[in-house]
Amino acid sequence: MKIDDICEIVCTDEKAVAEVKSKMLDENILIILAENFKIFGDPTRLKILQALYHRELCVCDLSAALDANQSTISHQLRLLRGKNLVKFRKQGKMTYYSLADEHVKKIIELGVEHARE
Amino acid sequence: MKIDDICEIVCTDEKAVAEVKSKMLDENILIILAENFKIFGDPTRLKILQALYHRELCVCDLSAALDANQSTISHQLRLLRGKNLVKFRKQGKMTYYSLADEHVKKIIELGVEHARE
DNA sequence: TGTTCATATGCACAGCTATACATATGAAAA
DNA sequence: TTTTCATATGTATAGCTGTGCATATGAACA
Repeated sequence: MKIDDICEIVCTDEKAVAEVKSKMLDENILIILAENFKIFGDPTRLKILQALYHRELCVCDLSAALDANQSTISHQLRLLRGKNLVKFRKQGKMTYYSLADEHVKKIIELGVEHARE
Repeated sequence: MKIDDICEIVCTDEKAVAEVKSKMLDENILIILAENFKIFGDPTRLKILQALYHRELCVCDLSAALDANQSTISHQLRLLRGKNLVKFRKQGKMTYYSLADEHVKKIIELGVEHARE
């Protein structure tokens, strides 16, 4: 049963469509990819990452540096942790956060470079 | 008047905070940066970009290749156009879209590479 | 001019997200 | 043990976003 027979658009270059379809990445990979990009798509998270780019910081220092609510920072740090973009170590009552790896640094650098155009 | 005197957290390493603050990117740049990343943070837009990665396509071909509503595709293409991630040429009734430049390709490649880890 | 058809867009809405308040947790110090 | 304090998290909510329907636009053609 061809859905196309009922209500589909007819201008389609079927060869082109088939070719592109065969080359497209798997749906699941694209969803993961989108989720990753989405994490960078928020100013607060970006500020956190950018602050940690320079040095390790505890939550309250981040809160002060970004002039943001402690709860807000904590919530966003949880998301960043969930995506393995930051790592942390506990020392007494404090928790010190830092960037997970060089990969994260590179993405920030690339983005900044692009935004400056 | 120091807001800090009223309700602020006291654990702050003032030197660290000042140092980071001085190195932080401008607020406006960070917002633009976040907006750019956000565009890549949606599966449909990513699919469109990924499809165009391989070849120029008209709207209805994109619609067929992604198995998505024509309206949805058009709406997302508008956003992509707004961020100069795609370019287009009109030919009769059709509109052919393609990736704006090599930069877009590179970001997709980098993202895919990272998602595959 | 009128019709057809590809694309664009106004609008409504469901689902999501970032934020902040209140509170819990858990470590250190009293 | 009790208090203090940094951090985490449950919850509520305002604002945003992606989608699809209905319709507008505008080009080709009859």
